[in-house]
This record gives sequence, C-alpha cells and structure tokens, in this order.
Amino acid sequence: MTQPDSAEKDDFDLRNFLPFLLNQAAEESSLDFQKVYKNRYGMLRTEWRVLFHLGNYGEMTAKQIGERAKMHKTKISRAVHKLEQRRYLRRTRDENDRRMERLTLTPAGLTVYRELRDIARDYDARLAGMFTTGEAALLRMMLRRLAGMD
Amino acid sequence: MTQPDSAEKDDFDLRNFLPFLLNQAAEESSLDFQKVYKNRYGMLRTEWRVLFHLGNYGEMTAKQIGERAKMHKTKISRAVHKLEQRRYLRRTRDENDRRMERLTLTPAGLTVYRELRDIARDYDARLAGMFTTGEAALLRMMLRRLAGMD
DNA sequence: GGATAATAGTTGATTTTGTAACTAACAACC
DNA sequence: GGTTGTTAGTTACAAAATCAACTATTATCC
Repeated sequence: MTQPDSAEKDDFDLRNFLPFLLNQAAEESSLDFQKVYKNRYGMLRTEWRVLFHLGNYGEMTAKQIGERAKMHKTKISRAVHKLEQRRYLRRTRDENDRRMERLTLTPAGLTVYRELRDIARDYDARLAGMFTTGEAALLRMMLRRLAGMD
Repeated sequence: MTQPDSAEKDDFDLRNFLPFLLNQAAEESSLDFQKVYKNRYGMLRTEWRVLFHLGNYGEMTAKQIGERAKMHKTKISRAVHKLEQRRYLRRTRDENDRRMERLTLTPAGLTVYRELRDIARDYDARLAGMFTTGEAALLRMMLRRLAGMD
C-alpha cells in the first residue's frame, strides 16, 4: 500500500468519513443482536423492526411503521406477512378508512417481543457501557439529529 | 397507537436503541452522497468503497480491502470486476504469491476518486457542522470504538 | 354525482446480496 | 517430495432488497 501520486495534498481520511464510519459502527453494533433474532427466531432485520415497532408503540398501520423506521412499504408488506404467518401479529381493516389495516401483536408476538426487548436492553447497556453516561447520552442525541429524528 | 397491555413496565424505547439509532443515522447520512455516486457514476455502495480504499490508501489486495471495510470477499470480487470493466482499476498478479493480485486505480479511476473525494469532504463537513467541533470529534471517536476500529 | 387524482397496501420482475462449493497457489509436515 | 491443510479469489445458486406496475379505496373538484 503506497500513497497514490496525487498532485494536490490528499488530506481526506476514509476512516473518519462520517457516512462510512456510521455504517461500520451500525453494522458492527448490530451483529450480536442480529444473531439472536436470526438464529433463535428465524427473523430478518425487517421483521424484528416491525415487531419492535408494534411491541414498543402498540397498534400501528404499515404506513406509520414505514415513516418511523424509514422502511419502504414493500419491505413492510412482506415482513407483516411473515409475522402474520407465524401468528405474531393480527391485522384488522380500519372501518373508517378501508384502505388501511391496523396491526397489533398477538399474545405470542408480545411474548417474543418481550424476550427480544430484554435482550436488546442488555445489549444496549453493554454498548453504552463503552462510554461515560454523559458521552452515551450525547451520542444518542447526535445520532437522533443525524437520523432526522428531532 | 395505544400502549400494549404489559404486566411489567416497558421502559424500553426503540428510538434510543443504539443499533437501531446507528442504522437510521447511517442510512440518512449516506442518502445524499449515495445519490452522487449512483446517479452520476452509476456506482453501487460496494464499488465506491473499493474505489475509495484504493484512492485513499493506494495499492491494496482484495483481502486487505475486505479487512478494512469489513466487506465479504464475494462483494469485493464483484465490485473489483465492475470497476475493472469501467477501466477504473487495474489488477496485477503478485509474483511472490501468485494467489493474490495487487489492485491500483488507473488515471481515470483516480480522477473519479478525486471528484468523489472532494464531494465527500464537503458532505462530511456539512454533517459535522451540525455539532460543535468538540462534539464532532467525540462522535468520530465513539463511532470508531463502536466499529472496533481502535 | 361522476371523473380525476391520491393513498394504503400488494405483487411480479429485476438487481443485489449471502452462502457454499469451487479452483489455483502456497505452506507445513512427515 | 508427496499428502494434507490453508489462503486468495471466483462462481453458481438461493435469499432478499429494489423498482415498477397493479388493486382497492378514499379525497378532490367541476
């Protein structure tokens, strides 16, 4: 690995480029948790996201989940289908606007959610434990801002 | 959206779950930059990553890129192939160990790299501009730690 | 109230990724 | 020096994500 012969000075450092850095951190930090929902429950990332939205916020429509999770509607459609097949959620058409359906977790889905949630909570604590309390809080704040979640 | 009827208190907040938050921030923060390399150069994420590694560090092997970028070797193999087709890089077999090949950018590849790098630099500055200088530095430090890049 | 547009969600075709098996070259060990 | 194991990289097949077109329902507007 030699430096490229560049006329101007190349002070760019890929390892500090925020989009790259964020991606690396995101991937690394979800690896172990991914193993749990994948190996233990046979779920995809899209599926635990939908499960967690319903578990955490209660009844929602596919549209609402898409907005909060920034997920495309086809992903959600398929994830909802899978979770329905596994009897983790129920859909009931909204009688006021029959285009949309209200999604809720079944007792079985709620049980799985609670188990995963507890694991998630511990996992999050382990990650946050790499920093001081103040740093971790600042990190979350900055990430929320970057994600446009303010 | 009503709260789920949960026996125990559910103090878990998905919006603060670090793996989720990191993913959201990573996706949002790479959106605009993605548009550039996608629309203007018809590149995929895997391809700009390989391009940037070669541009930023100089000659590397596929293996080395995989280690630094945490990308699977099949992804790299395909990205290298695409970049080679577009005459952005050249591969030369290492005569000391003929299993591996040394990858370098062509002048054309270097030109594209420099253009994208300048855009990346501006883009990074814009993102970092959402925070104080100290905060941004702390953010990068924390992300590097989370990514296991220490 | 009938035509046109917009919205929620689904489905099918294409593209991209992930998994496993493979080739070619080298290393280690006896 | 030949067998066994390891490594760099590719390829084939399966799984998943993306994109575009579609249905059904509601809103708009003349």
